[in-house]
Amino acid sequence: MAFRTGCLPQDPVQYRKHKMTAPTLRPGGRSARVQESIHSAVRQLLEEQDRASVTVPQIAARAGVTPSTIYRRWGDVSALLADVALARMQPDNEPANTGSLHGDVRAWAEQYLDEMSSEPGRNMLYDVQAALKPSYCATIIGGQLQTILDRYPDQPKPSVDRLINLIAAPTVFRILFAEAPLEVEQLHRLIEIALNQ
Amino acid sequence: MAFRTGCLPQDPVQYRKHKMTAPTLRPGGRSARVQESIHSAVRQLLEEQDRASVTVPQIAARAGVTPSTIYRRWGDVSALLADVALARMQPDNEPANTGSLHGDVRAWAEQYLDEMSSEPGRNMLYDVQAALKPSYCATIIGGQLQTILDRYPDQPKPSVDRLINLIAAPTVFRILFAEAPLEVEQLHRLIEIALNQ
DNA sequence: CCGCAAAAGCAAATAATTAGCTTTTGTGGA
DNA sequence: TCCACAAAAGCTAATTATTTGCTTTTGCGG
Repeated sequence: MAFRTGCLPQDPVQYRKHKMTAPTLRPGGRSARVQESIHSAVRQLLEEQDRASVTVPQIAARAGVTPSTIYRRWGDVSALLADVALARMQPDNEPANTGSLHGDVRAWAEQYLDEMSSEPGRNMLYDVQAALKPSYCATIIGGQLQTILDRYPDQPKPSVDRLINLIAAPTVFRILFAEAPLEVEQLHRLIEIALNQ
Repeated sequence: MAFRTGCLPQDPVQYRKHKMTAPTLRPGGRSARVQESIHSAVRQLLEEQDRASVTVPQIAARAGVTPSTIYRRWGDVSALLADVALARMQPDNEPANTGSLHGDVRAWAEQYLDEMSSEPGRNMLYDVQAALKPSYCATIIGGQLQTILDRYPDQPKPSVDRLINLIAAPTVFRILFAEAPLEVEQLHRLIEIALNQ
C-alpha cells in the first residue's frame, strides 16, 4: 500500500526554508513543482467544467504529468480535490478589523456565508470531507475567530467553540443540507445569541 | 444523457397504491425488486468492508444484476451510496415522548448525536451530500422536531429553524469538520440556549 | 389479452486504475 | 565538490471499471 501524503504536511514552505529569494520563483524540489502544477491544473479545470466530470487522466494531461503520479500520491480524484479545496480554504488575509468585536464577527460571518454558499464554495465544503483531515477545516475557522477575539483582550467574550457552534455550524449546515442557505437576518440573530454574555 | 432518478421520488409506495395486502410482501414491479435487491446488496457490503472499496460491479454481482443497470439508474457509486444513506436516514419510529418539551428535545438530540457520530453515521452524512437532494436531510430532521413541538401546543416554543440551527447544525458540523464530536455537556448547553425564550 | 414504453440484460468498445520496473533528481556524507 | 542512496516520477502492460448500442423482458393501460 502506497503512502498518501496529499500536500498539507509537506507544503512548499519546507523547500523554501533557506531561501530569501523572490517568492515568485518556484520553490525547490521537483515534487514541489509537480504538485503545484497538479494543483493548478485542478483549479483551472474546475473553472472550465463540471466538478463531476474532471478525471485523473485529464488533470495529469493538463499538468504535464503522468497519471500514475497522481494515483500514487493521492489515490483518487476525490482525495486530490479535497487537498486542493483545503489549500484554497486557507484565507489570504486576516479577518477585517472594524474596531469592535461585534463588528469583526459580523463582517467575518457575512463574508464566510457569502463565500461558502457559492457553487465553488459548496463544492469545497463537500470535497474537504474526503480529506485526510477534514478537521483542519474547523481549525482554520477557529484560527480566524481566535484572531478576532485576541484583538479585544479586555472585554468579556465568548469562547471560540461557542462561536463555531452558533455561527459557523449553522452556516455550513444549511448550505450542505438544507433547501437554502441562511438568510443574513438569521445570521445576525445567531451572532446576537453567540455574543450575548 | 440518461435519466437518473435514484429511488426517492419513485419509492415502492407508488406500486402499492391500490393494494391493501400485507406490507411484508414485495411491492410489485420488477424495478422495485431490483432496486430493493441493490439497496440490500449495498447495505450488506457496507457491513463487510470499507466504504471506499465497494465498487459498482461488486454491488451488481451481489445483487444479481448487471452493472449497467446501476450505472444507468444512479450514474456512479457515490450517487447510489447517497441514495441508500438517505433511505436509512428515515427514522424507524417517532421521537421518544418523555412528557416535556425539554425532555423530548434532549432525548432526540442525544440519540441523534449518538447515531451520527458512529462510523456508519459519519459515512451516511458524507454520502448524503452527493445525493440529488441533500436538503432532504434537513427535511427529515425538521419533521422529527416538528413532531415534538406539536405535542406541546399550549406553551411558548422555539421555531423548528431555531432548533435546527442551534442543535442539529453544531452536532453535524463537529462530526464532519472538527477533531471530535460535541460533548454531551456542550449539547445540553446548546439545548438550553435554543429553548430559553 | 394485446401493444407500448420503460427498465433490464448482454456484449463489445472505451476509459480509468493498478502494478512492476526503469529513470530522474534532490539530499547528505565523504 | 562529487557520489551514492532513497524518494518520487515516468513508462507500459495488465486489469478493472464505465459507457454504449442493441435486444429482451415486463408491467401497465386500453
